[in-house]
Amino acid sequence: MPDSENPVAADFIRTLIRKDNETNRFGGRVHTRFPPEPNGYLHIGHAKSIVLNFGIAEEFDGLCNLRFDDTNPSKEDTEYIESIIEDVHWLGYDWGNRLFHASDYFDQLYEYAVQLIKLGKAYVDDLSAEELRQQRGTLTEPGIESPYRNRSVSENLDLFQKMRSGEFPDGSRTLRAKIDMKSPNLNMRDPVMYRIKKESHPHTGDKWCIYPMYDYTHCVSDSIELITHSICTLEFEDHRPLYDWFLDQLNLYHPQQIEFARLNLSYTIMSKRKLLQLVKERYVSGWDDPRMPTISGLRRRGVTPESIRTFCDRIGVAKNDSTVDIALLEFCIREDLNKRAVRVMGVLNPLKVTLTNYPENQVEYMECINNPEDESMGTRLVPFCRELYIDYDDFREIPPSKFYRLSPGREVRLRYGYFIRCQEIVKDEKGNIIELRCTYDPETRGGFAPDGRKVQATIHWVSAQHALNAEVRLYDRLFNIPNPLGENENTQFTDFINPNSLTILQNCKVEPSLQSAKPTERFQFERVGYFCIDSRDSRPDCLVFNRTVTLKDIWAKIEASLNQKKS
RNA sequence: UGGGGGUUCGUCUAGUGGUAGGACAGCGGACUCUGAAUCCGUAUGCCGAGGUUCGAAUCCUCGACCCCCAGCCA
Repeated sequence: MPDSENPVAADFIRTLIRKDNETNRFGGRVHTRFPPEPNGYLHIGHAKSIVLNFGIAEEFDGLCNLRFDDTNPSKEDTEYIESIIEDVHWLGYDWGNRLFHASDYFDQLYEYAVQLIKLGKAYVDDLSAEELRQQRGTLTEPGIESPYRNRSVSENLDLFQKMRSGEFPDGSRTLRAKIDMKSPNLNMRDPVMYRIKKESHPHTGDKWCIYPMYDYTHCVSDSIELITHSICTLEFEDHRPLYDWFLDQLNLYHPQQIEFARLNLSYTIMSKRKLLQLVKERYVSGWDDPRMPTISGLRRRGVTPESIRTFCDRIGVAKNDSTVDIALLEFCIREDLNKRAVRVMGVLNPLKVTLTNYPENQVEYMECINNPEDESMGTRLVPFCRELYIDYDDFREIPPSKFYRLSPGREVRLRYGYFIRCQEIVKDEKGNIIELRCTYDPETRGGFAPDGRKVQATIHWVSAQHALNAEVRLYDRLFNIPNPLGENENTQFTDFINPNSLTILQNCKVEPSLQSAKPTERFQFERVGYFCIDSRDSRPDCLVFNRTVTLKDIWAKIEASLNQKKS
């Protein structure tokens, strides 16, 4: 489903593919793939790749496979496989019957390895990991050839067969490609193709005790699947000669590999290893903690798949290392939610308001618009009575300049309600404001003044008698600096976790229409932000809302600059 | 002091020899029963130095800076 509103992007990858189609290089075929390793949850950086690969397939009437790069059973898990499938589907993509695993090709890969041995292009090495590392050389010095490099084909065949049948302990031997220990490209210095790991595999069980390395597996898998354009990230650029070498030696079909820059986002991190650390060390509640940049975290936070796709389209694709401002993501989220979220009224920090001239037991039902951006979403009736709650933030005993909201003696409008004027402040013994006593103007029902008089502000409210109690979780950026990784050598990214990334409000009051709200449903709390029902913890008798993102807040800016002037 | 990539507004990104454009962020304004949304306006940029050319972000030369590679990880 390409964004029909947006013109088709003209990034360098699509330009290349168009050229390939013009020259009929792949017979007009376009076949991509998204190849995650199931060793963690998908994050928004993966979303960039997913949207790119599946998006290109759609645009060019091609296909996109989902393939698990599951060559290392020590790190991989079915929990991750399931989450990845769910996340890619949720983003809106489908791979038909083309769900593959690199492990589907283990037999074929083994045969190809035997073939390379027979060709004299691969050998069994008895060096330990440590010895191998020492002999690899450095960036500026060539490596040295292993003493086992020139074993005979028959000995290699025999040894490799014995590796497979489990006759050697883990780590004791490897199968290596015989290329060039002096190559300036370290990937070409006789890279390991197979290692011994007597571990059971999430997909192949106990069938294998040797597992192929990524570099060998990946290029052959792409070739087997007849991928036309293998789109990957920049760090694999100098692996390409190795992929070409394998495919050339085996005389196999060559996909075109194209590398692009991975996504970095300000105020968060994208490394799966570090995200795992946040989970394991309990900085967050799990992979789907709404502060996490994971797809599942964003989903639980209330972000829509459409806004993620729009975001991925807008950031573009190039080869520059780049860090996208998270404000762009937030913009895409607001833009989408503005069109689709039902407006409701919710009071986060309740301040009681009594309308002293309003009849004691009267209840009126005010008609409220569900979404001014979409008339078809209709209206609803919200109860109004003598005692209400408004937000603490909407009242100031001593209003600063440019503060338009309620203050002593001042008149404001209650949205869809009445004009009210603050007459009296009630305080407890400590001096905290606990109640406002106000009068309302019966002539202004619905919020309209027949005499045409204006108020400077309209504020939201809920009826005290009808309000639902709710817990609201205010989420903010996970880190308090744009680049938590790059501060300096003496700091860790965990030093910069935003202590205010989660604020839990227990005593919130929301309008009664929310009683029937279902998990993951999204709302705009007018004047406050976008919220969704938490999919894990919300219950009908105790609603839990997650703040997805705030509304743009001009007043907060003014206030911040006022405070800055003071100090 | 090896190899591979990269450098265009604050941030992403177009532009491939002919007026440097868009988006977000910023700033200013209009409108407003959400200080939202919407609308309008506006500042800011070709890594540097030479060269070729009527004309260079684009071509050439030299330089600077940034990223990736020394896992039996992917």
